[in-house]
Amino acid sequence: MPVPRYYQAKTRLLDLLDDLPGHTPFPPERALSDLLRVSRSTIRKALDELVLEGRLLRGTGRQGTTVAPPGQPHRIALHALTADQLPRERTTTSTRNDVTTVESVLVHLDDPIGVRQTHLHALPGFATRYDPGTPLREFLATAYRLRQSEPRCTTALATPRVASLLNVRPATPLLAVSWLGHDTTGATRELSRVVLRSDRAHLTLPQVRGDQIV
Amino acid sequence: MPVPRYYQAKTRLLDLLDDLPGHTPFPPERALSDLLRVSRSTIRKALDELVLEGRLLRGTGRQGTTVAPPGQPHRIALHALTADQLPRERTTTSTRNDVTTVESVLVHLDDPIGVRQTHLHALPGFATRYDPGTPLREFLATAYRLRQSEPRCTTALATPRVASLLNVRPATPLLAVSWLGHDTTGATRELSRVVLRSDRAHLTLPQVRGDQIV
DNA sequence: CAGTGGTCTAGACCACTCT
DNA sequence: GAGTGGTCTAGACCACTGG
Repeated sequence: MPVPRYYQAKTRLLDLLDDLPGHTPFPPERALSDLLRVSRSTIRKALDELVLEGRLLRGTGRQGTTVAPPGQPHRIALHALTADQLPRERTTTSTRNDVTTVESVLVHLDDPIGVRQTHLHALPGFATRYDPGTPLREFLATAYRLRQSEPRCTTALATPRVASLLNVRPATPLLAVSWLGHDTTGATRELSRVVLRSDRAHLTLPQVRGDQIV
Repeated sequence: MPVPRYYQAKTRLLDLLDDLPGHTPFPPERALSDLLRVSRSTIRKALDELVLEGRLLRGTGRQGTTVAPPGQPHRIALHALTADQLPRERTTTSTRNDVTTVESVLVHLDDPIGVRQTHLHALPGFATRYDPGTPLREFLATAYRLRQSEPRCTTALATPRVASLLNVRPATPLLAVSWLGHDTTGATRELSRVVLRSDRAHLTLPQVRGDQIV
């Protein structure tokens, strides 16, 4: 089997897709199965990839599958992300074993676009001193003198918890940015990670040559 | 069905996994299917996610599934990526309709870790003037005065072509960095994109406050 | 050759949503 | 209630790899 059937099916579905405007209802899986003469499982494997690529949206029940509108993803500056300068909601704080976790849902135009989870270790009085309405990064820098390490960027799969917060399916690939915070002695006090829905948010990066921004 | 069986299976497989050192052979799918009392399809869905998360490696034939060694991914500075200062091989150049495409495979320790594709439009004499052994970015800056726009970072799924170059399966999620190049009149002349295997390479990002690197 | 992962099928049941 | 996507099963065939 040189080229798998699900990939042939994906190619044919892409042809259908290209002619359709956003929000158009897409044929049900069972209809596509009959149309392309392959089993529903095979059709689903093709549809799965198209959904991951942001070409299709799947709803539950009678909502069915629809063509995703081409909408441009929101551009987020790295600095806004790490400095916690984005609108957010549902910020929750919990403490266990001397580790405090702060979790926020980042929003854009009322849509959840990302989740930030910050783990803090041995910061006396944090829970009482921190006002969840203010930027966390600034508070950590001024109140505890935390210095931020070089952020790192990679991909991650949505955990069930993150998936429910972002309205995506578990194991959806996300863009991940993480960094550490060190106190004045150099000890690590902060571990932060932001995951972003890459279909809704891209990261814009400062370009640097030597030690200058160009 | 509150929590799917494949996810329960995944959790149990993670328990098995955590005790095993790298390169250990993992039980075959059919054995796991018997062990956990679920069908092989369900086991495969769980294994698929573990492979995507970089915890397992799958080989063909008798090679079977093995535990992925924890090996730290290579850290790549954004500047090294955009300035084309990484080891690469198999650089190919092709021209069609006034658009020249330069494709390189980025390597680290003899492993392919990424692919860069640069599309150039209307740059007279490029094919004859460019030496594929030298950094492309520098050449474009000096020979054609191209200025680079802010790079953008997102995720992408491996196309069949990229998948074969990087030894991953099609539709594997990858880290993508793209940027444009403009000439002195402001016209767009360059469109570049690098995709990275995020299991082998992370991106380290300069942290900027205002216009200073901190 | 035996066993592995990769693909594919036909069928089933469920939770959900719209009418 | 009808139809949708989400999950799950049991079985099958294939290409590939190692002993």
